[in-house]
Amino acid sequence: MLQVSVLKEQTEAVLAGLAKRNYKTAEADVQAVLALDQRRKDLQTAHDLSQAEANELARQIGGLMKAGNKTEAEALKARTAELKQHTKSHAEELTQIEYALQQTLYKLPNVPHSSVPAGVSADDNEVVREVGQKPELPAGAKPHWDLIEQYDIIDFALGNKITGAGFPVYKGQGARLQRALINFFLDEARAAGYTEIQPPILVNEASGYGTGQLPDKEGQMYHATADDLYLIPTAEVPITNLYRDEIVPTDRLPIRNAGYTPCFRREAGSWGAHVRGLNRLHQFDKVEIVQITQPENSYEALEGMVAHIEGLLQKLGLPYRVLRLCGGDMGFTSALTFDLEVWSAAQQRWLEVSSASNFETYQANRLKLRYRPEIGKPQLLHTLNGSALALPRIVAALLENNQHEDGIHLPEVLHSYCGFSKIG
RNA sequence: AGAGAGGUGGCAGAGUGGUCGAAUGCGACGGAUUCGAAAUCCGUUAUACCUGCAAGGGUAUCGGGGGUUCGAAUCCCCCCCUCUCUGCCA
Repeated sequence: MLQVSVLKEQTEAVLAGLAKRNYKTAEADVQAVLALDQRRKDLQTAHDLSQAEANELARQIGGLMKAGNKTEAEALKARTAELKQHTKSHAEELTQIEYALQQTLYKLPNVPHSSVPAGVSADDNEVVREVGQKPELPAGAKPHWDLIEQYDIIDFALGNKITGAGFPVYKGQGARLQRALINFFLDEARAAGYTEIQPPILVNEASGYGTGQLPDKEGQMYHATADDLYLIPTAEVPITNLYRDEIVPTDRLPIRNAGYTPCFRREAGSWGAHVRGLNRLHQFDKVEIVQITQPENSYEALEGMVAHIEGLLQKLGLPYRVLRLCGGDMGFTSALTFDLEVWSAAQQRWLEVSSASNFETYQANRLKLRYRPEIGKPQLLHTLNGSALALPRIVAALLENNQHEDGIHLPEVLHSYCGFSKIG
């Protein structure tokens, strides 16, 4: 969430930024935060004063009791009863105000970076670059949902039977391809300096708040209510929350972690056209890279992450493009996001396979994730993450783009990982 | 899952109602000593919030929440976690 100090000191800049997101009630919300914060301070001062007096009285009473002066002690107790009333009502209002302040802050999305274009939808995203040749497919080329049936490598009907829609079963070469991609992505991440992490895939409520999935996307996560745990929608959640409530020693920065996890998304209300086959699932595999950096290095880090992801796509021989998301299409918590999309030749459309974002201090503020600068108090760090990569759409593009008469020709780099070079 | 023990500052570890944000030790930092270092000695050593130009002052924090009390690390209740034993189990 945004810092009150920033809202206060840079009000105009914040409002201008939120306008790029078409966030309608920015003015009112920011004013509400400032008013609530002022009220909070006044109450805090009043509360501290009466508390200080109460502490002093208690000390005096203690002294009198020790001296055996019961009568005077009783006299002072009368005053403390009165003070208690004040303290209690201050404390109650303070709790209310702090709650209201918190709720208002939760409503405010992150302020976009200056390079974020204005816009309302995905149509307004800026194409930064397009790389690679779109393949010419032979006549009769099939979309991936037909190919997976033809080669019997992914089975939606079986998933339907044992779980439900959106939970495919990978079989034979399909399963081996999944495992190969995960290993390939993890090895590449390690080579690029990321530490491999294998986190839990269920997280508690505090973690959901830490990275911003809660309260914003409550309905998007699967919730195991018996234990009040959430199935992660991305490894970002556990891997970033590793550092919740930490003051990270400077010599350990930047933190660069990578992890493979299955990801679970309810995708409530988002089914419709264009979600056939592997395009949208409730459970999918993803390797995620996460960085935590000092503020001055975060944008350089973001560039590095995008470059890493592009390297993966190039090695896989997939044509892709890089988008700079506009204010209207960006995630709630992000300051700047690059999406990477691969060309799916049979569907004749771009598929998002990665999203790399800098959250600046938005998550760190909730996480209380800080470092100790050379001089002064602990400061918030910047958090970043990116998919490197999400598997299903990569598989869709690999299948469609590489289909031949005699089967699917896999890119060279996967041969040793798969143990075969061709599907079919 | 059942029984028992326990959760205190960066770590170890005292503290069972009164001036305790907390002894002591270790570590870390600054200084003295030294040619330099070790050893020794002196000092400092958390976080958040309020207030103040600052120096400083105040409040809160001893797993989390609530309660008793003039006063709670200490007593009571609920929850979470850790350890030991038993059970179960990949």
